[in-house]
Amino acid sequence: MAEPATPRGRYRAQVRAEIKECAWEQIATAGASALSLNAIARQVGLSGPALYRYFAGRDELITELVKDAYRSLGAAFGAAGPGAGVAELAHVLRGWALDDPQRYFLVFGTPVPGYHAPGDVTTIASEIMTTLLDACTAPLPDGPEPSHAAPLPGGPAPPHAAPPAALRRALTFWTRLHGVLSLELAGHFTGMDFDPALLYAAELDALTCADDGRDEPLTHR
Amino acid sequence: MAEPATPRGRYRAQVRAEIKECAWEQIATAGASALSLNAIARQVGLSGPALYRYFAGRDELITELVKDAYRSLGAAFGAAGPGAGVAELAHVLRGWALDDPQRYFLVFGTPVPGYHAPGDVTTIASEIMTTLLDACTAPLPDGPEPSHAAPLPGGPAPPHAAPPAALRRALTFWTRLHGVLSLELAGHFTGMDFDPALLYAAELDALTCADDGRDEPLTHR
DNA sequence: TTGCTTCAGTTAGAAGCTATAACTCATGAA
DNA sequence: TTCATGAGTTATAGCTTCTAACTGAAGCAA
Repeated sequence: MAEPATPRGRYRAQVRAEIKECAWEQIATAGASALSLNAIARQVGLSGPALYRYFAGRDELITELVKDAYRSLGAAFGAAGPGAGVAELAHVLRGWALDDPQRYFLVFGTPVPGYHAPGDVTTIASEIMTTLLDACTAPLPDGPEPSHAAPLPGGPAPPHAAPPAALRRALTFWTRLHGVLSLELAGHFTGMDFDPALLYAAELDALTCADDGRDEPLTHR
Repeated sequence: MAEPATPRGRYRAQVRAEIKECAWEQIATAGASALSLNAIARQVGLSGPALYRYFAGRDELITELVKDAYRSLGAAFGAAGPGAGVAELAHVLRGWALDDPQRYFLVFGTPVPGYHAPGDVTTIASEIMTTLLDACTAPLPDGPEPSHAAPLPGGPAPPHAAPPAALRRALTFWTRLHGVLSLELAGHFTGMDFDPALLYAAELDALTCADDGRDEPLTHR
């Protein structure tokens, strides 16, 4: 990042982008754990250790991909408009996840035990959280404020400056939709014949309507 | 499995168990993706290719570990008693997950794209689903049946012979608790100071009470 | 234009991994 | 006692990440 505008800088940036492109292809087909620097180098036309001119190693490449994935999700959220509601965000999230399941898992899936995300990615992640919090801070279109706006007793002051009620809403938004999405993308619903999209929509309804929505039959929508 | 009662059979079974023991240690510390057959062999006192006398390869070993993990969860559910309610099961699930997060991820985490679970594990998995369905079929202790008992329109007949309402309940039980658990275990809540256990308990409340429970402040319980 | 520095890319190689092949030798059964 | 089975070995192929040392070209300055 921050390549200078010199010819060499432009070249570097382009090759870096090309490498990441190939990496994404590999991840989409075989998952992040099967990502091979040698295979990427072969495909780009470089020979092995040349990749280390562009990335310090496999970890740095993956970190860069994680950051790109976060940025991609942030951009998708941003494209929904600054005043997007939770329903829009939920729709965007599902589309983003289904568009490249392995990218979703790269961000929200099983973490590598030793790996600690650098400050960069937590920054980007908190930006996404901010978008979500904004949507959750906006009052619901219908009726009075739902009662799940109670503050979180876990700490004296939440890290984000959002109302505790919005944080609570954002949290359940995140966990419930991730619960459906991750199990769906992992294939845990195959065999049980129902449409995960309906379950997702039902959970979204439960999130947005004052009454839970769990009582609604899945035939809705 | 199905080792004969001969001396050699007993020895084989014991070495197999010892290998799996070491594998679990490795997984607990470094995750399943970092599992190394050579390292296991070294630790067991065998030298490299000797492991292939006991497991056809890395994949078969991991498959066996996945089956063991499923069996472990099934046993934990079973130990809660045949008439255990969803609250008990939720408590057992959380304890099982926190006891060995990597084991949880091995079962419910990011799948290997090429890998397809053999019939064995789906059988064991459906047994667990049956336990959960039993708990969800039992009527709620308080008040009338919640309205989320509506059937799933996704298919003509559900694969399990359970009432569609119970299946619906079991599904949201699974997705909501997995949503909290997986994000917690993956460390996505670190930094935001609140107690994931409270969020888990709140989601469980929402699952068991007729009113959603989302309106309850997290200070409960 | 000449010269020099920087850097992209190369080959060679170390250390690790999964997995196979071929061999030795002890165990267990006839 | 004979003999087949099989547990464990070393050697090896082929893959991986990553380091070291070298080559040669691109870009900059005098």
